[in-house]
Amino acid sequence: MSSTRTVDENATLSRSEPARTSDRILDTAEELVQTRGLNAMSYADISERVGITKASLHYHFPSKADLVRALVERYSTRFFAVLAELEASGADPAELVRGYADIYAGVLARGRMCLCGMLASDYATLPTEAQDDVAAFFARNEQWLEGVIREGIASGRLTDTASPLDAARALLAGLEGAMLVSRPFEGTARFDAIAAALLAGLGVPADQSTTGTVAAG
Amino acid sequence: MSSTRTVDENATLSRSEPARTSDRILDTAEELVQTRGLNAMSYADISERVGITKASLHYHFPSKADLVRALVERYSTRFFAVLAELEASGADPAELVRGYADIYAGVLARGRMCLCGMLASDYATLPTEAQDDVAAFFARNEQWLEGVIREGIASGRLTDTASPLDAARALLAGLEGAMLVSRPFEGTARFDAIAAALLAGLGVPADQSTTGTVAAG
DNA sequence: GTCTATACAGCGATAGAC
DNA sequence: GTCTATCGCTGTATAGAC
Repeated sequence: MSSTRTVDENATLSRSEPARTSDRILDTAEELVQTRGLNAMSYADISERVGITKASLHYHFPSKADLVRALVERYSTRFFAVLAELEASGADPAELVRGYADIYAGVLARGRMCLCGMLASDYATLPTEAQDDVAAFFARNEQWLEGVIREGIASGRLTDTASPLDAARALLAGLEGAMLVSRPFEGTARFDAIAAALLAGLGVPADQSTTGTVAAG
Repeated sequence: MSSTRTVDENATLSRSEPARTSDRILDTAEELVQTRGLNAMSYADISERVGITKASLHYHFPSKADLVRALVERYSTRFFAVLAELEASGADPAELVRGYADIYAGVLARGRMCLCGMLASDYATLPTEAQDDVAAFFARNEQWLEGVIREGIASGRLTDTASPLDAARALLAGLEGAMLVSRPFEGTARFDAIAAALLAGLGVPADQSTTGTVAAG
């Protein structure tokens, strides 16, 4: 819809190169965390799927704390790269917030929860550095959304609101919560309805195309 | 504010009775799950805090699956008892949705996540029956909210919206998500701002009193 | 209903050969 | 960079005495 490139696993590698082992490990760990949670994922699970021994995993990521940190950093980097791309596409503010919501829809469509949303639920058990990274991920998302909403209001394309920052926070919370409460139910209908209701509150009309064209893992 | 009784642990017991062991186990397990997550909680953790051995815990709840089921059932029962009480207080629809949001605020003020929100993040690792109970918890919440919103619209006390059910779902998702993304940050300011923004969307003005008078665990 | 003792699988992690 | 082998610990769960 708005973004021209599909951002997915290994998006940073050129197509023909074989994926580096550390990337395949991260891909697998990421999927496991997004679907089952950090504390339900083990080195044995990753080992099985990647096809190397647990000992080899420890060569790439000595401790689980190292692995989680790498996971959040890569996810965060990719996520904001997608946002930058969205912004560079020249879409207007209404399209930007819709594109933003579509990123979440794409993640849920693959049966996953947002990585940082999932880690937020495990927050108390996270290594300190990962805690900071997760908090920073949310704060940065809010700032990005706040800017978009501010611009939308200024140009008369979004509904005026007392606090653009609070509107941004409500949208982020709404989308993360929508993923959380929708996964127990079949399909993405519940999420789509919630996203539409949240966007409608900002003055963004419903999207007529199919959702989830942009995937950010 | 709206509710007259504070609903908390052991609310079902008369004051002078000593808490039954199984209840103390559930209280402890509930706190651990709400703060750390199901897969970060062990029988050893509970044993330590309750002051009985792991073997004794297994007498009351033979398997962890039994314990989770009991946890969700008790939480659900209490939660809807509080909603019934709220409703019986004769508050108008705007006060009801504000009271609803205050329940969540009270949980967060104690440093906890909604039990079912937390379990939703661990959904894939839950025993089947607990999965169903968690899904039912959300569905029932949405239905309750939908009814309140419908009534509020009919009586002109809430902003009219195309789909009261979708508005209810967006509010539930927004509040669950607000708890999720607010816990990494100090205090309840973030949650309060989000809750206010969500309520404002329904036409419920900001609450001037302090939040979190009703606690539902 | 609680205890001691124990079984046994799984966990994250390390040593050292190749 | 990957392997085999193993360590020490923790996980859930059970047997049987009191």
